Amino acid sequence: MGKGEETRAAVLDRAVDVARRLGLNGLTIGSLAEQAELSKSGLFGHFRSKEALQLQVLAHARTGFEVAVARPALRTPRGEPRLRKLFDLWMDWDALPGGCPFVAASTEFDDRPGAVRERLVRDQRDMIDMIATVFRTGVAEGHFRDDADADQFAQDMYGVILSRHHYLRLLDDERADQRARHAFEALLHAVRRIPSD
Amino acid sequence: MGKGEETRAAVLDRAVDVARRLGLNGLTIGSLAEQAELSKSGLFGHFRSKEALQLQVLAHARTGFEVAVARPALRTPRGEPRLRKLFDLWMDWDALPGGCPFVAASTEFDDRPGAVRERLVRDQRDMIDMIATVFRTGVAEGHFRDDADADQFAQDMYGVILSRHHYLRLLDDERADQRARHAFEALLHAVRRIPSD
DNA sequence: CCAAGAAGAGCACGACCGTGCGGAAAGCAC
DNA sequence: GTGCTTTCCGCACGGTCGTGCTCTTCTTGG
Repeated sequence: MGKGEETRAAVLDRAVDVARRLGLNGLTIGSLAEQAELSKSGLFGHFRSKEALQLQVLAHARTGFEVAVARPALRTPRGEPRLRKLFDLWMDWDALPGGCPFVAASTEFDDRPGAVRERLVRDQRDMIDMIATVFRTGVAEGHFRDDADADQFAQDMYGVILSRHHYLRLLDDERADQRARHAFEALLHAVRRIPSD
Repeated sequence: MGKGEETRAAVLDRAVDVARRLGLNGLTIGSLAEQAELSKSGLFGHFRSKEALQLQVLAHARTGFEVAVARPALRTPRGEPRLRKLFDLWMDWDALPGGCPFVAASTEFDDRPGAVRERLVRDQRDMIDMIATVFRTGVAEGHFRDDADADQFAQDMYGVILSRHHYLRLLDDERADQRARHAFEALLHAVRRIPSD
């Protein structure tokens, strides 16, 4: 890895941190340069426009998600264990300082057409589709009822994550975690093969 | 109502629209003045700072929520009917162009301390507490199990609203509504007095 | 209808934004 | 170690931001 790639990666690390807290618009070139201890133009040279920077921040964040959430989950046994692991890791990922950067970016760009929005839609769709896919393998394993709707489950589970995100970050409610886990258990209970208890 | 109040209200109407789409930061004085057909300084005179403008936008949006959601819901018979009405109206409110302005503002300000954030926390807490309160009257009416946790229900229901918000606005998924209603029915089913079926 | 006061326009300010250029300094291949 | 290439800085630009001043125009109470 040449010098260029090295500093670019370091800058992107900082940039994702900022994007978590302030979003992709709050991410300004001047302040980012300051944090990275580079001159504004020095930093700018690595990305040829602000939009390109935002796109690379998204790509970098996506890689982080894959490393911290997706891949470890997929290394867990198929079915319910994998789904649980996915949920747990996702919660951890969203509990990093600033929260999930995709959540912040989503509300920022849901009404701003352009390349950033398109990229964001793709990433979010992939992330959410992953829930549905993992759920379907759970059906195939016989853990979940085979008349259960995987897309319904994905939307429900993402709702649990999102409300916990808001409760935790805006309302500072320390019981948010516990309630989110309770809600997830209820979702699982509703789709289990042989509902007991 | 004097002339001042009149134009200020008109400006705030436009401002809430903008805040729905672009958030409270995307809301810029110059562009707002343009839309309101006022000079920048003419508009600025009504609010003595940008922060004051943002606070008044929040207050205006809250009034809108009360008129469109809270009050009509409270005019509906207590218990499950009222809770259903609350959910339906909330969904309509969030389906207005740009979506619920509080959702946009929440992710923007969850990491920006200050008066705006504090006001936002108060408003959001009130809105969500309303769910719990309506739910509790449903328990008192005998519609819901009296061992059901109202705060848990509130967080769950808000999650349904939030995930629908994302699916609808970012992902353009037209089945989001249907799934949200299905999820709400499932929530109701789980807390009903005598679980049947 | 007239005067006091409010509402709004015009203009300017310092700060920061994203962006570009030219030169210095560092990294790197041979 | 020399020479080319990449990396980075200094500086400047046009534009927009929030804010404040002064001055004109309108509204409104008596």
